[in-house]
Amino acid sequence: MELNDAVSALGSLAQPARLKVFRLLVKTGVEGMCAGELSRQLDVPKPTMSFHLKELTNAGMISAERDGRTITYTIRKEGIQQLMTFLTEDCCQGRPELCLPVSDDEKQCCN
Amino acid sequence: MELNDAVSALGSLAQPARLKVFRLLVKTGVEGMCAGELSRQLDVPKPTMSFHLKELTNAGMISAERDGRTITYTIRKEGIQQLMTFLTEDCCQGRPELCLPVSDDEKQCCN
DNA sequence: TTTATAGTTTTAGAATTATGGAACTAAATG
DNA sequence: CATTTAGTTCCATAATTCTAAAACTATAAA
Repeated sequence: MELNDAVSALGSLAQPARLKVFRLLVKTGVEGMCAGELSRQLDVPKPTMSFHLKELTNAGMISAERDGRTITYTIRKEGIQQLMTFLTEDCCQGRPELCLPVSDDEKQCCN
Repeated sequence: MELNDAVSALGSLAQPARLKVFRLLVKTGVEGMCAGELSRQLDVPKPTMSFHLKELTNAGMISAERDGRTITYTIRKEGIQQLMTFLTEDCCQGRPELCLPVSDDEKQCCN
């Protein structure tokens, strides 16, 4: 990842409605949520939501899949991972996890 | 950390000059760097740099300390930590380090 | 106490981003 | 085929953010 990609990723998250979308999709995981449902749940008009979803998609933070006439959006895990790596690249000898509070028990991974 | 703080933190990083400042200050660690030096090294006019430094400071990503007539800026580690925690809150059972590539050897911490 | 240096604030214009109605496309249903 | 439903694109306006010259504040040095 290079600077401009990171700026675009950060910018895509730096807006209330979009950050809410992102966090909602983090929660729904692989299930994801369709555009209309996001629009309803976050009380954002459809064209506005569509605009925001496009921003997040272009920035590589979420991805879209059409099924019939609904389009389901899911979080794109590599997106946030790459961003976090970039932000902490030269911190803690390049191992940002050393900066974060880590509990040692039960290290099962959700990937 | 709540949504608006995160939006402000993300917004403060979502700009090329500011992201460069942030990364430069990550590298310089506790030493930090003064406003004029940042202005010179990144080739940004002083008033513009001052504006960007204020944004980053207000967002809690860096902090300022005056010594004589120079003001030295340093990274504020809690800022980026809190942001990363917020972004991955409900991912990986709230333990984002499980999503990141972790090497197990030598876990000395830089805090 | 003048002068130089480091940095900020003010300010006004430029550029970018956000909003949502209206019109559109695509798929499903009668 | 006509209609409904899901979603997007277009477009004009509004709002926010960025830029840097000019003027200002604070400290240090002559």
